[in-house]
Amino acid sequence: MAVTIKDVAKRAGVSPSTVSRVLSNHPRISTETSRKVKLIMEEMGYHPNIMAKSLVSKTTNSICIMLPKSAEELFSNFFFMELIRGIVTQASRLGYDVLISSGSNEKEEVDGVSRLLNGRRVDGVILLYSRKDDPVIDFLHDNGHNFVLIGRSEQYPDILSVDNNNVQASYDATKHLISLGHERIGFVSGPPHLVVSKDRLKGYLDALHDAGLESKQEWIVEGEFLQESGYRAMSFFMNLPDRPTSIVLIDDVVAFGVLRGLNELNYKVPEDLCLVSFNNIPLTELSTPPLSSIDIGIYNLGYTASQVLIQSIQNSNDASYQKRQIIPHRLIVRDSSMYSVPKH
Amino acid sequence: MAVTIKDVAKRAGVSPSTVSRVLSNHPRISTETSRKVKLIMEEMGYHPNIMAKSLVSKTTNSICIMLPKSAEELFSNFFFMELIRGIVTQASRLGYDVLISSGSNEKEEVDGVSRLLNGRRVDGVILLYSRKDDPVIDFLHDNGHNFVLIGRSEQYPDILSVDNNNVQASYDATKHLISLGHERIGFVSGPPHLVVSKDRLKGYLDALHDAGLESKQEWIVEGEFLQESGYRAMSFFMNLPDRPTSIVLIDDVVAFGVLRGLNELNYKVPEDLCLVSFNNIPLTELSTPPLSSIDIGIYNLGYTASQVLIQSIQNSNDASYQKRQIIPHRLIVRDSSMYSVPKH
DNA sequence: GTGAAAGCGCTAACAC
DNA sequence: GTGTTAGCGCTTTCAC
Repeated sequence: MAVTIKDVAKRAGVSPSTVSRVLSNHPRISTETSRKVKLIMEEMGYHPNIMAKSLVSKTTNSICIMLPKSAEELFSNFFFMELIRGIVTQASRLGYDVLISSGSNEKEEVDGVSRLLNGRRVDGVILLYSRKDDPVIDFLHDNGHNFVLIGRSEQYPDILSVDNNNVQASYDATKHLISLGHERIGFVSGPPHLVVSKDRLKGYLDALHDAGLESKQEWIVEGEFLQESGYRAMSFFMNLPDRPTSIVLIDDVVAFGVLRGLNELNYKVPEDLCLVSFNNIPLTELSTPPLSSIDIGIYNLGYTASQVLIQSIQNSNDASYQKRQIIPHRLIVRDSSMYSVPKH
Repeated sequence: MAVTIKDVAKRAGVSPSTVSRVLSNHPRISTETSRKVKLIMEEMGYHPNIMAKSLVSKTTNSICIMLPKSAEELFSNFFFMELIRGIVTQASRLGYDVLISSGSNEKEEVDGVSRLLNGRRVDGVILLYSRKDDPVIDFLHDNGHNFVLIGRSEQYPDILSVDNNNVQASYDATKHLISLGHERIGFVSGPPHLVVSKDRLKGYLDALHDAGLESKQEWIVEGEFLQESGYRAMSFFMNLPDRPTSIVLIDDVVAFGVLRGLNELNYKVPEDLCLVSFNNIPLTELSTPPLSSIDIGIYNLGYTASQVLIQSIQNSNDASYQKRQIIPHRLIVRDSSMYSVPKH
């Protein structure tokens, strides 16, 4: 049997409540008692029972992350691990534990989150992605739970969220290619039900429009966050009679797929095709050629999400803070886009 | 206020204990009562309070993962994310939640694990790495906690662990190069305090020895699990008067660093240098040339660790199961090692 | 098959 | 500044 607050109290010759007060650094406790009690705790190897504390305080000091049903199909592992690192780091700094949950379909996700939240095991949830018509968001929103979305919800513009300005980021990427003289620019998007895909598509189109450039439907391809998508998009583009001279890609991994395909067909990057992608994972500098990419501050996204969620948990009443946090992005130009189109 | 077991009991006209029995599918409960109570639970939106249950049952149905202090410095993110995916998948299947913890130094790690375990918040721990003289292992071992190590402990050979046969895996990789006619084979190791580094070094040396080949001290380089280490090792090797014609590398990411360096110096892989590394991350097939690598079944390591830990939690008494599980490895040969040394 | 009662380890009024 | 008391929501003997 573990040593409890009562055991400590008895040994110290004080009441359990005094011990409890020492534990929580209650102001009205004598330095003397506090010192003595702390000593005895140390001596007896006392450890507060977190569950018991939670039960009475009605707060768990933990938050939960929902992993998407099939992480490997949606995003690169790198993305999620970075996010998690950011979340966990900031959470521990604020004294919160992080629980990881996942479900193999949307129903399981809702059930899991419901069990954890309604069962009072966690105080809030971080959603790592934003998709259209997400029943998990509906559930969280309708039941007044604390949660923050990494990304953007179209349905609930007013919920707590941490996001990049993806429209602007994609605009920047496209603008970069335009400034190099490119006039035929393609776009490889992600799954259409993800908000991030839509935002980046919009930025791309806006940039073309503002520059007075043509946007052809056939220059836009949808796919997954997978190499295969890039590979397929590449072979589609390269067979076009009027093929693009450069592409903006939703994700580095997709760009790697394009790179591989181009390599097999003996095309040269950037001479035959310029590439700019998103996420700036470490391997972008290692590929041949190194890949231009938009750094979206993944760690920072996670870190901030953690921060915002815990803040909202701690003052559920006032909502003085920013509902929507934007993490800055930054275009990192590397060899894959260092080629100006010759004037004609 | 959330609806409790009492509320349900009152509404159903039964006692709280009956409701509790329905919840845990007690055998001696009438089908009729059970049906009725379940209906009312549904109606009232009842959710069992996990904390309260834990408090009395003295079991939390959750396990904890310790993230190494600086994941980014030690291993690739990919490795950890795969591990976590495996762990979380199997844990949820068995009805366990997974908590992620981390510390910025060994003391914080011990404190964190101690708080969680002694505070009765988790039932067991998975350690994601094995280093020499790890105080976390000491703590876990000395206090009789449930834990499993992914890797191997030199100090405690008898603890629960899930590992590859790293000696054999490294032997296989080296043998592969030998069979291609290589006689000067280098080895780029990881941090020397990690057991995995030692095991793989041993396999490499054994293979050389069994083949009657020379092993030179200068052909062995230690580093981190970072590209930079590979880069540095490469420039060291290539400046040797009697330089190796092939290298075994502790990790794919390190191999990428070598690849970049060779590229910059206009060396060709595999003609000038053959490479075989470990982990077989998805990008190994995308690099130029694609990288030969040992697939160590990362997901499987995590999955099995989860399984073994939960098993040990559930029957703390009997120890009929295997103390040490070995996950099979598999050499994937790609272009980076497809070059036989010309006979002389 | 079901109920009454005690108690898991802790906190928080309310006393003094 | 400290003790007393009640109770958080649940399980689990022990009755009947």
